[in-house]
Amino acid sequence: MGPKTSEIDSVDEISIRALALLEPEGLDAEGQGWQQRKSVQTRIAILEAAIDCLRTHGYGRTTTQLIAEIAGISRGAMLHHYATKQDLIASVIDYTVYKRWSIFLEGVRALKDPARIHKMAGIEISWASMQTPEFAAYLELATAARTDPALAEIFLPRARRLDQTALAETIRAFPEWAHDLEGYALAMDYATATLAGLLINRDIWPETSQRGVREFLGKTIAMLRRGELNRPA
Amino acid sequence: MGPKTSEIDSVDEISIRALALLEPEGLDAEGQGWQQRKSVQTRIAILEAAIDCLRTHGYGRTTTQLIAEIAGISRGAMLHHYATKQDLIASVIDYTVYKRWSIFLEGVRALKDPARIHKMAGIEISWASMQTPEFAAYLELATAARTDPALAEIFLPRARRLDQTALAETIRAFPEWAHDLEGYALAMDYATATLAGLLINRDIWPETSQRGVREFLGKTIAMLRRGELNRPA
DNA sequence: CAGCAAAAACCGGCAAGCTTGTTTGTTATT
DNA sequence: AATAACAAACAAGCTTGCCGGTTTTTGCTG
Repeated sequence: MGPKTSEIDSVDEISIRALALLEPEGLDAEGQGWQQRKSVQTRIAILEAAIDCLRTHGYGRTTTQLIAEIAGISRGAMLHHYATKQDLIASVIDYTVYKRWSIFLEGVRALKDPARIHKMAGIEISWASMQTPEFAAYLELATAARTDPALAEIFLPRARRLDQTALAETIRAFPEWAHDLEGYALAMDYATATLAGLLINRDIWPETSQRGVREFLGKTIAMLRRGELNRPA
Repeated sequence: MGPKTSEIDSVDEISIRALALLEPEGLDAEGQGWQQRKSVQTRIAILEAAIDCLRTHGYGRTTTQLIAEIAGISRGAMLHHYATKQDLIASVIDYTVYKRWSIFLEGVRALKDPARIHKMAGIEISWASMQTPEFAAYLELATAARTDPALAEIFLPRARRLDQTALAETIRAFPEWAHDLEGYALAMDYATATLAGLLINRDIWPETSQRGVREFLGKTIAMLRRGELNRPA
């Protein structure tokens, strides 16, 4: 707890700095007047409503009308803050990614123990950060972007940039991976892919199967970190 | 090639029998009159058009108008064969699952060599069967079903049943897994989840990362088959 | 075998509902 | 007074399901 320059504290600082790079714009005007604060508050309410709408109704059925209703304001008022649907979605992307990694780094920070490099702590935290409404909304956008050119145009550039930034920053919270950036990227992509696939089949596969996959993934990542699977078969 | 009751030939027969259990109904009326055959032909054209529409435009933008246009018939004619959109989608589900496992088992059959149990043959075949337009359409429906109650109502029961049937039948094509049904289910779910997650991030992650995940998955499955990862860590 | 009615396949048009973006107007803040 | 936040109404476009009408195939009958 002391202000020593121990490794634990530096991980804290690094986490915060990593988040700063992902922080969305237009939502941090807290030092302004009353109107500004009200505006930010309304805008966040709209984003939360959009997230809720995306994860429950999907991108195709997410209408501006519904978002406004959930947010508790009129549709006209919403279109004052976000002139077009694309503007709103763009903000939703930045917002969800920020919250996703915010939760992830928060979980990492909570592990004030070098033992976090053992077991499947990373997987559990990653899994936790992927079970949030924010990630559900992000996943919805990611899947919709694959078939919607208009959405892909605003989603893909952001997703690629944010993904790269998150990878480069979050590794700083795992000193044990520092010597193996490539391995960290592989582990992250691997875990993300498997968990995303698990999320898609959540309603199809029995719960026991899902847990089995998750536990096995944890073992796999642990072996990968120990380098036992890097050598050619 | 001889009609001996060798293991290879029995695998062939088993594959064919497994497919028979998944075969969709209403498309095998080939012994009937000219009208019946024409009807089946048109119906298949509609299903193929729907698949093409689903994988390129997504479920949300798949309209009956567009399907009819791609199929080359009028919208009224299509609604004659499939009275409602739900009827059509229900047939698309059965059809895509059948073709998916058809391709999978075809690939397994092509491996007339016990060496298929080594390396990552299973993963490559599974990966190949997941890169078809049919699976893209199925994945589109699976993701859409998570947020569309009307679609979920007709998709989930079919998906669960077909998934269970496919698992129980395809294992018969892998005698080396016969002693470990649970392990086979885990391997199948694990590979499917990871590859599905990979498919979702196809446009976001660089190609090299995707190949890395795929190769690593192959090693993982191979180890799982050898039982090296089954023991508690 | 010729003819005819029933059935199936197919086509185009219509109303109802929904969504998006714009426009006009009202209230509150600076 | 000027600007920002908010609200309501409107036009244009699209999608679905339904309906009437046309052509082709089938089967029955004299």
